[in-house]
This record gives sequence, C-alpha cells and structure tokens, in this order.
Amino acid sequence: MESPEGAVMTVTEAAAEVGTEPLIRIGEVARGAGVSVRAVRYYEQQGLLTAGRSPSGQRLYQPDTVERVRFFQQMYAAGLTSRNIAELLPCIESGHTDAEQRTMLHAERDRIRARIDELQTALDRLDQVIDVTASHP
Amino acid sequence: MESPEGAVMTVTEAAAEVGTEPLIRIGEVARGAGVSVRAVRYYEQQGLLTAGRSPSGQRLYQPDTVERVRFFQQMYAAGLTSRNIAELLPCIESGHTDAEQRTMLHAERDRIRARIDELQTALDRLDQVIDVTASHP
DNA sequence: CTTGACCCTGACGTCAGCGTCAGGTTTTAG
DNA sequence: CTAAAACCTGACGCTGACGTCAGGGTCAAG
Repeated sequence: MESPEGAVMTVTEAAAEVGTEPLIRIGEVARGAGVSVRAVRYYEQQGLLTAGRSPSGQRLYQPDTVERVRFFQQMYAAGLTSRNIAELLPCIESGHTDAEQRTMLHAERDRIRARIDELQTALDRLDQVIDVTASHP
Repeated sequence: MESPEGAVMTVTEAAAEVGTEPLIRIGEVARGAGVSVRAVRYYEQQGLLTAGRSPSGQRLYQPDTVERVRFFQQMYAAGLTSRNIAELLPCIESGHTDAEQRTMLHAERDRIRARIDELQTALDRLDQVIDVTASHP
C-alpha cells in the first residue's frame, strides 16, 4: 500500500505522497509568487488571504494561493490598493455582482485605462527627448 | 509713452505692460499647472526648478515654468522619481547626452513600456472579471 | 543532539510626494 | 488705511506596501 502503517514522514512528504493537493507553507507561496514572506503575511492581514494552521501554528495554504498572490501583484501593479482588491475579490469568487460592485469594477477599469494613456503620453515625451538627443550626441 | 515716469504699478501689472515675458509668482505657476503651491516649492527643493527672487523674497518664475511643471507631472505619472527627472533634465536642456545618460533614458523608457504592459495585463484580467460577472448578475 | 532552515508574533522603520499647521511678512483690492 | 489674499520659512504628519529587527518556537537531517 502507499501508506504503510507506522511510517514516519514530514508534512511535505506526506502531502506529496497523497493524491489530494498538498497544503503548502508560507515560504513556498512566497517563492512561487515571487514575493517576500512578509508580503504574504501582509496580504492576510489585509484580508486578501486566509490560511489554515498546522498544530504548531504554521500557516498552511492551498496551492492555488500562489496564483492568487500573483493576481494581487498584478492588481497592485495596476495601482489598486489592498482595499480595492479586497472589494473586488467577492466578485471573482461569487461570480456575480451587485450594482455597487459593478460600478466599482468599471471605475477601476477606467482608472487603469486612463493610467495607460498617461503612461503612453509620458513614453512619447521621453521618446521625443531620446530622438532629439540621439541626433545631437 | 507706454511707461510714464512715476507711475505706480504692481509687479504683475508692470510685467503685463512690457513686451518681455512677465515673471510669475508661485501661485500662478501652481494654478497654471494644476498642482499645489507646496508641490512647486517641493520641486525646487528637489532641484527641478530654480526661481529668481523679488526684493522681498518672493519666488519669481519664467512663464514657461508652467509647462515645465506639467512635464514633471507627466514623468511622475510615469513612475519616475524626482531624482530620475533631475537626471533627465540636463539631457533635455543641453540637447545632447553622454553614454550614461542615454543608457538611463533607454532604461526609463523600457520601464515605462513594461509598466504599460503590466497595466494592460491587469486591465484584461479585470475585463474578464467584468465579463464573467456581467453574465451572472 | 544539534545545526540550520523555516516559521511565529509584535512592532518600529522607510520612502516619496506632498498636506498641513504655525507664525510672520508682503501685496493687492477697495 | 485696512482687510483679504498671497507669499515666506520651518517642521511635523500622512499613506501604503512592505523591510527589518528582536526574541523565540519547530522540525527534518546528519
């Protein structure tokens, strides 16, 4: 059998052994998503993540938490705050929205669009500078 | 004549009278560029602006300072720091660049490009959410 | 057993771009 | 002349997303 009685194994091993997706610890989440451990704890503090706990008190996460955190990073990168993200999570998870949430979603989208335009403008400006100075080395 | 001797006039009037472009005070710069007075002082502190002084100590700016400040805003919006902007100013003013400066300019441009891509990704993500939730009201 | 990697909980530090308050001078409008 | 508006110099405060340090458990490996 795959689980001989009395076998001793680490948490990670045990997890790897079984078919059910293994819970992972905070370090793995962090490495997987390319953020710091501190950041992951911070996300929990902001209500973006929930974690189980091992008997000894260590946080245990579902493996898809890694992707979740990547998503956070994208939203942060888009200029959303933790609170914005927290507001938008229920929409994603429930798959439906009320009027207020839809308003919020559209508002955020518009903000990002506007931001992209700003950046594009800045980029053009910078390219001008580059062009001009390139011809006068 | 346009300037009768002994006439009393305010600085602004005097400036407006003459053909030479009038120096403007900080409030006008701020209003013109849509930023706070505090911000303008801050830019000076960061070495982005230089100002003359009236006998009584008030800052006096060239009118094109307004456009200059608008440019700062664009660069800030693009995520450049005061320092970045300060570094890039000589390139603009001198119209030529050394190797290091060119490297910097290209680096900043690439950063902005990357940022735009990030934002676009985030935007797409958000649009997905919007689409999904729109069909499940 | 012990070593080193990893985890925990506070809690203070950081950085940028200003906001804001205090206390005082100057300019402008009427 | 007077009141309001605008300006001045400090200097402290704020916000957000973490970094970092202190002090201390836990746990797989040799």
